Amino acid sequence: MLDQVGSTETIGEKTYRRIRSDIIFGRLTPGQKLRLERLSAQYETSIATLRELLNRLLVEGLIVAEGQRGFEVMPVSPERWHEIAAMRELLECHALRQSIESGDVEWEGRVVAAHHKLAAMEKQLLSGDRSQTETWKRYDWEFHHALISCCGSKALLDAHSAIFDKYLRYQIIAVVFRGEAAAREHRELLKAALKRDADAAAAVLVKHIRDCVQYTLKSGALAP
Amino acid sequence: MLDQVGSTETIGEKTYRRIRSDIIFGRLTPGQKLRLERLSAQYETSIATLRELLNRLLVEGLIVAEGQRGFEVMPVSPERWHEIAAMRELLECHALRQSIESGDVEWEGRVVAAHHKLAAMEKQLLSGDRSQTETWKRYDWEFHHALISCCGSKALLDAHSAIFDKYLRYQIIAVVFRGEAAAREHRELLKAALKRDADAAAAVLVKHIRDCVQYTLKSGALAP
DNA sequence: TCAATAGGTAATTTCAAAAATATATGATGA
DNA sequence: TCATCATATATTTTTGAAATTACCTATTGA
Repeated sequence: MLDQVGSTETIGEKTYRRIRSDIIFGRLTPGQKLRLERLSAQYETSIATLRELLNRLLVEGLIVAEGQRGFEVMPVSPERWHEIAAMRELLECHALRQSIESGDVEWEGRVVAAHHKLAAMEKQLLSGDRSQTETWKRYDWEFHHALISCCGSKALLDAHSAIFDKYLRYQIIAVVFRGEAAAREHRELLKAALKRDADAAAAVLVKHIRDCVQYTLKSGALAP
Repeated sequence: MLDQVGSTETIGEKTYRRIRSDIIFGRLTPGQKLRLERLSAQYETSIATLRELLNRLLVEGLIVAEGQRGFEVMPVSPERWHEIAAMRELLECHALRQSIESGDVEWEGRVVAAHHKLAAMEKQLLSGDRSQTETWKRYDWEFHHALISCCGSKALLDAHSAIFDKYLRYQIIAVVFRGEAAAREHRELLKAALKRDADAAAAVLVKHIRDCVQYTLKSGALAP
């Protein structure tokens, strides 16, 4: 009766999600060489299957391939960080405006629910518990995604998801937790969205992103 | 001494470009099932190599994979066409404004040169010669790309290239040639860019894209 | 007549090994 | 000493075939 999501999933699919997550959460580090034999042993798959998913990550911009010299994890740099942040700003602000304009009560419910979960996690983080980074980041994504979910364009949502994950990788690498400031901005975002004040919401979002970039650059985690 | 671009290119790379081009130019039609054995014979490569490049096209959104039931060319629909056009509008307008602001004389030279080539091709098309569609479309891309080339963000340029090719596929499928109207808009775009009038340029670009969408939808080529 | 199931066929997915390419090592000559 | 070339090793790329999964057909039972 129920769809057993894992049952029909191929091992290529599973390994893809694993390696993708390992890159985003820094377990595979920027610039790291990805030797096929080593990956094959580590993830317990054949080289051909690995190459399939490596080609997917290549197009996503999470790894690079230099000629016939194999793959490596996409390096990080302050320039790239600025570009990714600017791209998120462009896509998310636009989607946010559209979504605020056409969101219904159902949408409001999703936004409120997502913020509730995120706020609870942020409270826990502020009390010193840093153990659940992945869950926290998932809630962060779910809130931002809920906000733009009524933008009306699947293409836009997909592009946003892709850039959000790259943005997330930089946050993880820099071990960013802006504490109360970020939590406040999330509250302001919620308030502006429910008031259907698109200009205010967009302004908060821009500040949210730019302050995060400044914060991480000051921390020096991206320095060579 | 010279880089022989084709010499070190793998057959996977070559086949990737071939199949990608076949999709964009409609030689592989929307919704068409891509049977591996058939492709293997047609493009003279092994199935494993094919699957690598098919996975790349998957992430690019040019093909779809449904469970363990193989690949097919991404179907087309009026909804998707609107989304792709809106995405191009968002990315290209933004990049255009940035580029007009920071472009130097070198940039102006590239823009003028690209327009010259495009205009020559458009003249040829207006005289009835429709034989060189691929070259025409390449010149069209080169002009639009030249305009935004000083936007300062490689990430933005990459995203634009990706969406432009998807946009192009719809144009090809609908056999669009708006003739003098499109040529005029290109001239206006050139003029506004050289005058550094970003607002005017963006306005022309928006009209350029929206008129093209309306034109193709009226033609009925995307109807089911 | 129809639904359900079993069996066979066709397709995709995965693997292990061969072929091609790149990198490292050492020998040669100026 | 240094650059150059040849050889050997390591790594990637490509292949053909085995394993798995989906699809089609026909048979059974109600």
